[in-house]
Amino acid sequence: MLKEERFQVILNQLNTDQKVQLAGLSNILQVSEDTVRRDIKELAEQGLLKSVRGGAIPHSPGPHHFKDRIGYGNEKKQIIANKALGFLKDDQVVIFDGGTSPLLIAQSLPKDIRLTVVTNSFPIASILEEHEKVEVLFAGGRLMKKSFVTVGSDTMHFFAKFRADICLMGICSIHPELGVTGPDYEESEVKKAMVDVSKEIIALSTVEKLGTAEGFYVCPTDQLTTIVTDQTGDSDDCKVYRDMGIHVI
Amino acid sequence: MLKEERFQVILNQLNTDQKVQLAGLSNILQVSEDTVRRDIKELAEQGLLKSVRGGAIPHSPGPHHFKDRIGYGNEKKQIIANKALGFLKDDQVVIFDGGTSPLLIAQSLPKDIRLTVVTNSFPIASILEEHEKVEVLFAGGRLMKKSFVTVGSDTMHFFAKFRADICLMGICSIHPELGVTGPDYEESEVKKAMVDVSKEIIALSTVEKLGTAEGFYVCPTDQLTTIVTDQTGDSDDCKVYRDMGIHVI
DNA sequence: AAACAATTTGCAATATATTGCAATATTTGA
DNA sequence: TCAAATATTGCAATATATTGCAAATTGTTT
Repeated sequence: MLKEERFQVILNQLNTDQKVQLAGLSNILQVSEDTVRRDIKELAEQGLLKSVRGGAIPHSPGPHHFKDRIGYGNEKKQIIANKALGFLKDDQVVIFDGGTSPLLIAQSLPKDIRLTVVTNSFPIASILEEHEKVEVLFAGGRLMKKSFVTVGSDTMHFFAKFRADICLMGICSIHPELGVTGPDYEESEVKKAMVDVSKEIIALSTVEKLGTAEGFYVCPTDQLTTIVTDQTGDSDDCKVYRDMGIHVI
Repeated sequence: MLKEERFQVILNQLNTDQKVQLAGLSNILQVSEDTVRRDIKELAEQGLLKSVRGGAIPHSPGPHHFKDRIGYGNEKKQIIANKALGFLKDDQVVIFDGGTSPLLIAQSLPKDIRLTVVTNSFPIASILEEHEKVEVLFAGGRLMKKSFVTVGSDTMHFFAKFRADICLMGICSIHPELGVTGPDYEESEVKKAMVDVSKEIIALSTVEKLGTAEGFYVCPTDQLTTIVTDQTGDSDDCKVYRDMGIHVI
């Protein structure tokens, strides 16, 4: 019997019974429970069901297509994400900005980390579904359909209510004198609100973005605590930021 | 035997059995498994089937993606959704509750309708991505991972800022004297906030839920404007609501 | 805390895929 | 038609995937 046949059987039974159990499937399919478990795991990765202890249940309807949107071409950002992971500890309150870099961090987060995450990004909230111990506080506001983040005064007021340990800010341009800037007015305004309530601000940026500026101001560069780049961070480009007291890694 | 003949045989068997296996085809066609494998590979490149380890399966098999899954218990809710669609007109401000019924409505919405939607449901906001002319205002708050809606005082305050034309409320229990009730405290509290700011309240409910009650109070029954059911609505069960001045359809 | 059930991990046995190659069949072009 | 080029086929060696088992770990219940 083909693996894909088993998949069909599992999904069918799930549709009719609203649940499946390892023991039962093992009998029906005439394979070991281990194999059934692996099948379920694979189906869960495809978002076709939700794996639970002892079996599986139908996947809640929802925005699971966000997971597919993570491009695979971006090793640089994954490098950045891995470095940034080191800053996150249990019991912190962390603000996640929208954008690909914070998304990759969320994706790479250990499944059992205990955090309070405040964000305005649908994809990030969506990915954090599986992290049992992560409490997600989502900022309301007007939904930008292109980037799937909320913006507007409601969003900003929402952030104003918190005091976060860390703010993870996605790709912005960073310039020694011109400060941190972004390409979109509304989103830059929201970023302002984020940095205003965060003790530590970690900017995630590829080296190309260093020394550049865009149209909309977020905050002065020296408000940043750390800049995480995809390089080692000891190059000359970085020295100017280091001299400002910013950690560059 | 010509290669094209083999192709036909393979596709035929695939059509009847929903699967083919290398060993079996090798026997039938009297060629080596290698050849069958190469045939399948070629057919797969033409998109006529999906090659899998040990054989092949039809290209887009059984109930897979989401839209197909409006299947088992949801025909009733789809009926409700279709009826409710009639209430929505261009330029209205509409509150969408969480739950499957409002989700189905959102899914069935004409792509070019012009609405302002206020909601606390991720799946609904997500589905409305494709509707260019629908502005989505998303209520912030604490994210419930089970149902993917936000709850809490932030969520309630968010709704309090609006005056909606219509509130589409998902499955609740409705009882003539005990009022509208829900199974979850937090979500019921949010529903309260929704109904408080809506001119018209449309409850979406299967007839089984009529005359029943659950643990958490939402609002008095006579605050409802309309009850949309999966039946014709002229049965005796409905009379009591009609007498209260509620439209039952 | 003990007892039990489920999961994870590493491993070995087996099944299937891939690749390169040689033998045969088929097509092409003069 | 014939010879050369091309495609197809089967085979063998090697690589990869799948499966079931067992030990170690984690989660749940009593």
